[in-house]
Amino acid sequence: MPELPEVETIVRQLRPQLVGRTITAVRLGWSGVVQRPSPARFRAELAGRRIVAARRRAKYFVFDLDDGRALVGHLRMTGRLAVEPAAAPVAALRPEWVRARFDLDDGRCLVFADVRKFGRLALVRSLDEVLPEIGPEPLSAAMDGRWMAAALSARRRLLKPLLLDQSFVAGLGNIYVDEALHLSGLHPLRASHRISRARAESLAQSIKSVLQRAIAAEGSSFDAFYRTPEGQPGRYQDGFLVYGRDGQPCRTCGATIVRLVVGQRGTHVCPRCQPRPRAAPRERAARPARR
DNA sequence: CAAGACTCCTGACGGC
DNA sequence: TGCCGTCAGGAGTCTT
Repeated sequence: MPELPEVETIVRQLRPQLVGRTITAVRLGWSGVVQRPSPARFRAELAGRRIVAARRRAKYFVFDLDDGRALVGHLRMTGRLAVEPAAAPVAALRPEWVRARFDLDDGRCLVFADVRKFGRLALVRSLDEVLPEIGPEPLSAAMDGRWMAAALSARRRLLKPLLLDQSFVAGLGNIYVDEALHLSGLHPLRASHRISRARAESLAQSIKSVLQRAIAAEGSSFDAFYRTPEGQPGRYQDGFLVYGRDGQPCRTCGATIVRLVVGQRGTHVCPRCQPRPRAAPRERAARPARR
């Protein structure tokens, strides 16, 4: 669920509420949520720490602490974060889904809830301890058309799975990849190394555009899971061009949006705006001239 | 190196 | 009504 725009929204909303606050106690609803160190050390060593900054890297949220360490976490599919007054819990955060609760020195608490238990929290000295290899931030100046053209041709991968690969570019998930591909008129099954420089540049721009718009709309919500820390749904789902719109007319050309599966992920494309590649590149190479 | 299968969980939904 | 199979925004691991 939460991709870059959702995590960015969450961090932005939490920042003013968390920075400067001291964690007075940690309560774990499910100790499996702690990735490292041990749950006991996690609880003990976070108590008394002051939060000095709140930021995002890829889809991770990072709360920097006054001892140089950081509380890091990933929401995966259904994780949620909210700061709530001790007396008035956020309605949607059902108590049985609360995996960790951080009491703050102002009487409120930071709550981490997660239905499916995929989300994780960690207390680390360096992000390297828990973050795998992660590619450039798509909204950075470094990720421009030139970078994209070079990076795509350096790999031989199907386009969509490559964009979902966090070691390639940071923060993209299933929704925004589908949206960005449509904006650039690229089919998800295209081979990365066969994409023209012009299309690659367009793709870089589409990714930035989609993410910026989604952040401006505070993310996307289409079920009960993603809500901002303030409890509000995002609004970007109203602007989806293809995601979840199979069977409906393309907003660009009117053709019917179709759903297919690419890399085990539901994938949405406009068959007219995003023409399918002629054949799998490897098939062609293996069997030259047919017929 | 690339790609697919499988796994971690729980809840919602459709079909019978 | 109720049971069961299927599927879901992520991502790591293992196999082919």
